[in-house]
This record gives sequence, C-alpha cells and structure tokens, in this order.
Amino acid sequence: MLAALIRAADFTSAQNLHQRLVEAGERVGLSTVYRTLTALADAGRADVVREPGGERLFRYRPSQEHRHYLLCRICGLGMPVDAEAVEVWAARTAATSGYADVQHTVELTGTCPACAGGDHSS
Amino acid sequence: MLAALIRAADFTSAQNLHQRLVEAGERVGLSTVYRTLTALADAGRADVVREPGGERLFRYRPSQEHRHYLLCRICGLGMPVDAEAVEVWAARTAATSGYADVQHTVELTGTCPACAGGDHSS
DNA sequence: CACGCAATGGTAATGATTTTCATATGTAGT
DNA sequence: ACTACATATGAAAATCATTACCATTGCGTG
Repeated sequence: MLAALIRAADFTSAQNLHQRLVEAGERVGLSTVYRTLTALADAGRADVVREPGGERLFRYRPSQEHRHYLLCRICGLGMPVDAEAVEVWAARTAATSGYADVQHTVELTGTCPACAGGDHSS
Repeated sequence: MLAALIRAADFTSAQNLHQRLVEAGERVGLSTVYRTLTALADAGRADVVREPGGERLFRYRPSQEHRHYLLCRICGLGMPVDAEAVEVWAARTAATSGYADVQHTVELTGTCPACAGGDHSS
C-alpha cells in the first residue's frame, strides 16, 4: 500500500487511493488506508494538502524537509516549489507576533501549462 | 445576520454563527447562514480559513485587500499579519512556474501570548 | 497447541456542508 | 386592489469524507 502511494507520485486522496487499490485486486480496507496515510503524515513522510472540497490529499515525501507545492486546479498535478522566502517570512512573523510555536500552511493553486495553454476544449 | 458576523469580529464557523443567532432569538435557518457566508466570501468581503477538523471559519473583512492571518490554536484569536513578502513571493513563483492564474492560501497557526505565557495550567 | 496482542477490514456513526422543495415575501403589471 | 412571477427563506433530507467500533485474522511466544 505504501508502494501504491509512492507509485501515485502525486497528491492522492485516501478515497482515491483505496479505490485504486481495490481495483488493482488488493484486498485492503478503507480504514487501513486512512490509518496508514495518517501514520505516514504523522511520521512526516507524507505531505497533506486540503482540497477546496475539504478532502485531504496525501503525497509521499522521500526526503525529510518541509515542502510546499503548487497544484494544478484542473489536473491536480503537483509541483514542489522553493518556499525559502516563505519560510523566512514565517519565521520572522512568528518572532515578531508574540505567538509561540507558529506553524504555517502554504498552498498554491493554478493552472499548469498543459491544462492552460492546453487544448482540453478541442 | 451580517451584523452578527461583524459583531463576532473574529473567525467563526457557520455552525457556530447559526447557533448564536438562534440563541439570540433570531429566526434564521442554517441554509441561510451558509448561503450568506458563502456569498460574502465570493464577494470578497469575508476571509475563509479551514480548521484542522475540516470546518470552515469565516471572518468579516471591511477592507478590500487580500489578507492573511495568524490564528491561535488554543483560543482561536485571529490576528492579521503583514503578508507582503508572501504576496511578492507568490507572484514571482507564479511567474516562473509556468502555471497560470495562480492563487495562494497562507495560514499561520500558533499559540497567542495569552494562551502561551498564560496560566491556563494553574 | 493454546494464549495474547496488535493489525485489519467491514460497517455504522459523525459532522459539516449542499441540495431540495414547499412556503413566504415582495415587486411589477394590469 | 389583485394576480402573476421571481426571489429569498427555512426545515429536513441527502452527500461525502473521515472516524469510531468491533469482531476477526495472523503471528509470535510460552
């Protein structure tokens, strides 16, 4: 199942992943998918973003570092972005705000070149 | 009902707002609350953030500009932050990414001075 | 082999949001 | 003033992802 998530290589919802596994013949329960995904996220080996609809999307992360992504609103293609500036800004804001233990969530969404310039209308 | 949202002065969930209205004697349906809140958000007169639990929180915004907030994880107190750096970064990232129509979501969460240094343990 | 223990999977419960639909409210036209 | 039509409203039902339960399975140990 970890294999499946890695194979997905992009942001996937628990529902979607489960469905794909079942269709692939894997005998796995929705509960287990959620459990594994949540565990992965807790362990810091998966990134989580929240879809407008409220659904949570997971993506396997081989490395240890904190990442941010730019997701295509049409096809869902996710692209890691360099968020150094945001990290710095977040740290500074945290420091000057008086708030403690500040965490941040940054999500970019757009239309990827393929979908944008694209001919999805033809 | 708009009055109630303004009176709240801080991030409030639709459910919460509705409950408060009903308790205040206002005869209003949950549907209307959602409708109004969504309309406000669409019209750009309300900010929306998403709670970890998946709940949507709304906050009235008098001004027209795009804002970002730092929310206290304990008491929910929201504090507008200067996100100029993020805006710039987002714009630049949008430009270099090849993605079109890039939007961004930035949420900071932390523990506000009152809750942090606080004596919530005594 | 019996026992315990943690992981699993199916199902029911939860909770927020959306949809539906019949009703009330209001407006314009006659 | 009265009817016709559009719009906003509220109650309840439908939806959907996620979580909680619980009986069952698989496995290692005594």
